[in-house]
Amino acid sequence: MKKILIVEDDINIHNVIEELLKKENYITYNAYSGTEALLLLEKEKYDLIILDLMLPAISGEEIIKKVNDIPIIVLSAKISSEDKVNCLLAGANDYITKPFDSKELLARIKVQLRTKNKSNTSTTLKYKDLELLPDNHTLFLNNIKIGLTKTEYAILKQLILNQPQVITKNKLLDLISIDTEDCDENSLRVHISNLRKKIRDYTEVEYIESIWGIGFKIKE
Amino acid sequence: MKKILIVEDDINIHNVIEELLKKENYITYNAYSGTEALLLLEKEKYDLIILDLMLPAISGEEIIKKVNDIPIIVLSAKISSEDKVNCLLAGANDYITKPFDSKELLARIKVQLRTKNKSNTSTTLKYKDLELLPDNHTLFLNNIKIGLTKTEYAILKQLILNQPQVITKNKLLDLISIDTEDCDENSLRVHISNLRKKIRDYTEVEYIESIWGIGFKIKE
DNA sequence: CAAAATTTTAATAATTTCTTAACTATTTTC
DNA sequence: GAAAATAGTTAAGAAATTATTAAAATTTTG
Repeated sequence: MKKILIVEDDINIHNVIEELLKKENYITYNAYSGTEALLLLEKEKYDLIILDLMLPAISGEEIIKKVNDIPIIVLSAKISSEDKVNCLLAGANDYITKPFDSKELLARIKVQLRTKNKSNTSTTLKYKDLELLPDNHTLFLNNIKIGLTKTEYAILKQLILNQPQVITKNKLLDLISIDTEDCDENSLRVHISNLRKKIRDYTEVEYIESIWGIGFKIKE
Repeated sequence: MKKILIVEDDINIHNVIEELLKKENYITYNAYSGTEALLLLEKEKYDLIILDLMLPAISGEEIIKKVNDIPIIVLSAKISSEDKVNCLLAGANDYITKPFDSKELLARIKVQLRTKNKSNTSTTLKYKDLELLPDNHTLFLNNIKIGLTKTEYAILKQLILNQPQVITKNKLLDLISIDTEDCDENSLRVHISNLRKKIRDYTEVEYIESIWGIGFKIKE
């Protein structure tokens, strides 16, 4: 049973999509604005997001930047190549223009659920001796349990997800902003310091590396 | 460096795609029929397939069914919803209709390569044994990792980008001024000296050549 | 609602990088 | 070949970035 979040302010289009998905036995969740979408994203884990771009308050583009681990299909009236390219490069997985064909939408949804199956967020994240459990915000280090706070968990998760790449501080702040509203660069440094200290209590190995002037990454 | 197999019988379209991909530093492989594609698929492992549907002998649809573990972008003149749905459900990851927009194709290629293996959204710069990774400001010299500072990275990047041309000191200062505000000629000399020393620690080869009275270039 | 846990703020310390400047080396010009 | 101009090296301290710490503010929990 796959959970799909529909983010669309036009109530008619929203209902059409919702019905379509329910017929296919997907579990649907409904957001009618960008802000509502962000709230729902905090609460639950979804397998896919169907996202309109022109939303009240927070735009779809901003949501794309904040989501990292859930496939996104943009469904927009904006038909320009520029809009498509921007969204796809920002992190969207597919872009469908309105008016859309129901069968094509369903097929493209299946593609996303099929290909993204392997790297699902509900499963535990692993890297070397680190094992991150999504449910209760705990980190296992060589089977030693380390309790993390919500923010610490969010940071470590993004670092592991993006491994071996470096994440810039701004990007990282973007990605964790779903969980933590007003965390700035200074605050981020404190969280990372605390995270390192917690890990340091159990091992000599340094897992988080600072890249001077850029951001952070998981040490190889 | 990603390997992309282009399967397209129309020689003009084929060439357009090939050029486009080569400009983006992808390694391209060319098949002009379905049977040729199958032969190439046996020989080598590709990161992505760009597939036309209407091919002589074996159709694109049949190829989709035979490929399992390589992402496929269908590029077809067939615009019907039915064709799209069939291909996507059969295993294709994306479907673009002709005539296509170059930038959109490139963006959708990046999406496929990104989801497959989360790395390499930005391209690495290469020259001879030098390999410059944009993300973490590191230089690889024969696979030996050399950490560069932001300014050193900026300088080397410009030198490699403009290779084999000579860059005047003023031009170089201009080009790196985004990253370094108040770097003058003297300071530049120091940076280049430090850069040379870092490289000298690992190899006898001199990579940066001074052109007396003018500026610098990468040695051929 | 009070205690506990978490997050942010802010001040200080530590580290890295950059520039300055003095000195040395090389090339060009006369 | 000497003087002048340009280039290279080095070290010190200035500037910028990152790390740590503790206390205040906020949120969560019982």
